[in-house]
Amino acid sequence: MTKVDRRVLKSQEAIKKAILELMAEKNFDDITIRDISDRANVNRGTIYLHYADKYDLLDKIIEEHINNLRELCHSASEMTFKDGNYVWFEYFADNHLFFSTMLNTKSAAYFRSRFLDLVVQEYKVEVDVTEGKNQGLREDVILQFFGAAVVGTVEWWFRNGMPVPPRVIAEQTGILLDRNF
Amino acid sequence: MTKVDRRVLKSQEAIKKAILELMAEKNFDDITIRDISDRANVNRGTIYLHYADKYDLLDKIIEEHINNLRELCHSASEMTFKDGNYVWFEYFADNHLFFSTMLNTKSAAYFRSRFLDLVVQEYKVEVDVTEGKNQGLREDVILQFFGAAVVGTVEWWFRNGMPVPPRVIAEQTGILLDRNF
DNA sequence: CGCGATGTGTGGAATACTCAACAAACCATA
DNA sequence: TATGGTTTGTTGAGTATTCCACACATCGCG
Repeated sequence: MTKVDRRVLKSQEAIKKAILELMAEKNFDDITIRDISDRANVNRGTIYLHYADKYDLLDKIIEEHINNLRELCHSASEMTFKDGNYVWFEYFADNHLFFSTMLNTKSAAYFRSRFLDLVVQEYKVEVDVTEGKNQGLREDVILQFFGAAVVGTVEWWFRNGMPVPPRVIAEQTGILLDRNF
Repeated sequence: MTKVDRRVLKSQEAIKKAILELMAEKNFDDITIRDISDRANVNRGTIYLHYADKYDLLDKIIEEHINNLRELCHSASEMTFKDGNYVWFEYFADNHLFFSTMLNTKSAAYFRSRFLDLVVQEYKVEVDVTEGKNQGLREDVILQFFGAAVVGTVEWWFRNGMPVPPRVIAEQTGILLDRNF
């Protein structure tokens, strides 16, 4: 983890913020590189210094958030669902520009599936079908079921402008998960 | 007016914003160059590329705003006081970070006097003591009187968090000035 | 007094960014 | 089909910024 030059951090931050803002305003296909560089107040060439094209740019942004979420998951692995969820929803709220545009724009199905994959993957260690309340059920069914539930809830939360504070929604989804795992 | 490199604009903007924010938080004497560079997210050395020290930095900021105000004055020279004031108060509102910290912090007496000088100077062409309602009065008295009135009103406006929209305060001070010049 | 800790101003080498220009691809319209 | 306008991705030279290091000043404290 070698130190990254402050200039690249600032440039990349500006560029990422710019494309997310633009995606909230118009269709991804209609966004040009110049749009992004103008919004980010950066030379057009600077974007190509860091990203191959706008698709690569979006990919990298998604990748970064998925990784951060996974990281949060693991650092909170010994928490209850309630507290673990809280960490996630706080992250959602901190990065609401990303998540709300990603989950509102219909062209972002790719992120939705990446997100679902992550949830399923991280829940896998939690579910036990050999004993307890889920004995006899299929693991993959349970995972898809509650994975979709969580992702859908997050979607709803952003589509409606985060009508409930993170603390509350984390608690309630935590209760529902604890009850079933 | 040759094109200025986008990088210097961004750096200077960040630096100026940083020092004003810090002045709103603590005493000017307690602000270090590192404080400013941290807040502005620029290297400490970058500040020295543009300014000799923090005093020079503040001077340059003041100078810039005084010049902008003077410019606004002249481009609006044929307006009534009401409309001319509106242009000013809009500029105040756009740059409220600067003006409110400059007029609130007690250490900024220097700006206040620069500001007053500007007002007096710009009003000089408006006042006429050879005829009309001000016949027989001393020009310098009138100028100081209404100069102080305007500056004081602006101070009050910022000290109270701009309780009135620019349009309104511009109108009312405009009426008071029109009545007396 | 001595002495860390902190702030200041300057220097040089590395490098990220800017700017302007270019050819190629694309796309709408005549 | 031709054509003008726009976007794209790349290049090269110039420059602003970064980063690190240094010497020096200041200051509170034992």
